[in-house]
Amino acid sequence: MTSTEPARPAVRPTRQRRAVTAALAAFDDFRSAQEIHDLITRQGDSVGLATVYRALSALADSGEVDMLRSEDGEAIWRRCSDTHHHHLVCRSCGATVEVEGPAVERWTSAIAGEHGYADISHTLEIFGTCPACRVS
Amino acid sequence: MTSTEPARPAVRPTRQRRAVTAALAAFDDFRSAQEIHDLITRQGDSVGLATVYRALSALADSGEVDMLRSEDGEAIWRRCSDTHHHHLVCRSCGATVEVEGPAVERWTSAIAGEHGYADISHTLEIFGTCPACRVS
DNA sequence: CCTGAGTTGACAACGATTCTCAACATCGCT
DNA sequence: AGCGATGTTGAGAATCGTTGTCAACTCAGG
Repeated sequence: MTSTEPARPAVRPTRQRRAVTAALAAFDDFRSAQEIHDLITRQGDSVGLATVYRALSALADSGEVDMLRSEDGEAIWRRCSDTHHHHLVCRSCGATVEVEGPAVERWTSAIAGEHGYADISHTLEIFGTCPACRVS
Repeated sequence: MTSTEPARPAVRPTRQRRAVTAALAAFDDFRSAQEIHDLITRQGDSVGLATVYRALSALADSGEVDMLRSEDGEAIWRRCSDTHHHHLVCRSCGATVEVEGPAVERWTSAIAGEHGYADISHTLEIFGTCPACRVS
């Protein structure tokens, strides 16, 4: 503890990063980087796709957004609350419900510990058809 | 019911498909299509990469292999027992433990039902560092 | 041996993501 | 405000996993 400095991340609040954050705020469900980029473009802003990826990764690292993989492996993103949780995603319309599962958390670390695995992370996503899409 | 024929899938047990099955049998953990293809090649057999993908997809459809996504979105495959289960995968060496979680199954369908979602599927994978890799 | 349907392989095509690198924007300081 | 150091950006090329294309091929069985 040589000082109280939080290692100065030197992350700058640029126009681009703000645009990405704003776009995320406009969505309630998980979106691909491309969709987010499209929204930004449609709103008149101009931000490079690569920059969108960079911003999203940074936000994911800092825990401000969730990134998960759709069933076909594409990365999809969504702003999130800061607590750990999982998602119930509608396969057809993308509607998302955030769910918490203390039981699952406990179960995964128990299982992992049982087998001597350390430094655990886990993914748990539920896909289904939501009531609205069900009536078709 | 015009007959008892099971819709004759007409899937032929070719040399290539046998090679893929054999390669899968040689692994205990999840491997990418490319690794599987490499193994086949190294064993002297010659099978096109596209064919490996086709065979793996077919096997996955028929439930003979598990396909899941590694943390970076790549598809990885492994032969599997026929019961539904999840995996505890070592991030560094790929060692896999198959785990069952009746509690989790129950939890996911409960959650889904609670929100009116139907036709549920879920993914739950645990990543960590196994004891062997831990000692480094 | 002939024929038809499933299969294959080489390679092009694709799509998501990352890399490259020169031009640019900010920050901290004076 | 002016400066220099350093993080950031954009356009496009480059990667890389995966899928599509299509002519050649392989079986099964008549």
